Amino acid sequence: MTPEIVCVVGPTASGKTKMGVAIAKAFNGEVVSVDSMQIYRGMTVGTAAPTEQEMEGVPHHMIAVADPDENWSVARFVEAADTCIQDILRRGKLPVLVGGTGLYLDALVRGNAFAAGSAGGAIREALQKRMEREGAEVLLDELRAIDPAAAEKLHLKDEKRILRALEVWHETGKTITQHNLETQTVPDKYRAAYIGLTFADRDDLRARIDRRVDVMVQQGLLEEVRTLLQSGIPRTATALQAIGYKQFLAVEEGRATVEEAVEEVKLRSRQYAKRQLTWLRRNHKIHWIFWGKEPDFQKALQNATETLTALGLG
RNA sequence: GCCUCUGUAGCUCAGUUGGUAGAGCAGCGGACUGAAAAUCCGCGUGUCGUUGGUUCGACUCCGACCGGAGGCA
Repeated sequence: MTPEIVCVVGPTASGKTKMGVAIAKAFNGEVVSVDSMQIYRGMTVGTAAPTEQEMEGVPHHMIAVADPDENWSVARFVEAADTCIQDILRRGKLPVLVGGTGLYLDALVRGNAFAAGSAGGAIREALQKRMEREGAEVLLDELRAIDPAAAEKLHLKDEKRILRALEVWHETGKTITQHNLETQTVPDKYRAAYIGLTFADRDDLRARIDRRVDVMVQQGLLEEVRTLLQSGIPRTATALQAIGYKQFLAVEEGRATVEEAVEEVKLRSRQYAKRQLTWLRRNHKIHWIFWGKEPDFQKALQNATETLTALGLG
């Protein structure tokens, strides 16, 4: 079965953008960015979103499509991104999903339907207040009464998920366990081929991340944060939780020096990359390409191209 | 040169009257179904500077040496 879409995955700073463009060019495709932060406008530098030049004329979707004060979510992203995929397919081209947000990508490929409820919703707000007043234990006990399986899996400190589990119950009358079971049994929406990029030696990835953060600062990450703040977005906006933005917000507020922020951004990026790898590791469909100390892009592209051709693409 | 302080995990440090050591951060592993660049969980990885000695037994006490900080000259 020939894949309908290609996914280029890997930790941050592993070269996904460049590979995605090259694959799109080789297979008559268009790029769909699958990144929870590149969707926001005015965050090009800090999210390493592809520039006009890096796109090399290949159409890109899902980049800078939201205002930074909009607080998107998985569900909203999947809805919008899937529309793009459908449109690309309809035009007879190959969707090339490029991104580091594992949950978003999986949800997109699987065609996940998310249960109702969202941040800012009345039920969530109410639960959040109760969490603050009554504590997590009360809510976890409550969850245990209606959905013991979910309560069993959640740690007392995982307040976010306790809230969500209760929210799903109150919104839909179904337990989150039941909802998850139902979505798990649905077959994937798309046949996907996966190309994974990473470094054979984690230290090399780290060096690459460090270098990239330095470049971001040179390119004006601090100015980008200032512009965002001047546009009047709330400091609690989801967009400002992005690595880089959060730390340079602290600089703006006088809580940290630029040097401290740079180190923190490098650290958080490194830890983020590790979490991305953990997420990706369980996907055994990924065809991994390992960079050496000096990445050989042509060789990697050839590897990817051959792999995709063997699967029937092209 | 002399005196004082100091040397314990990758880093900062704790270590009780001698019984081969533990915190935070880093790191590593994991989870993840409407905040996911978020959130949460688990794991100590060590010739206790070196070398002699005292002792049944030394990270703990004593000596010497090496490294670091400060003081007096």
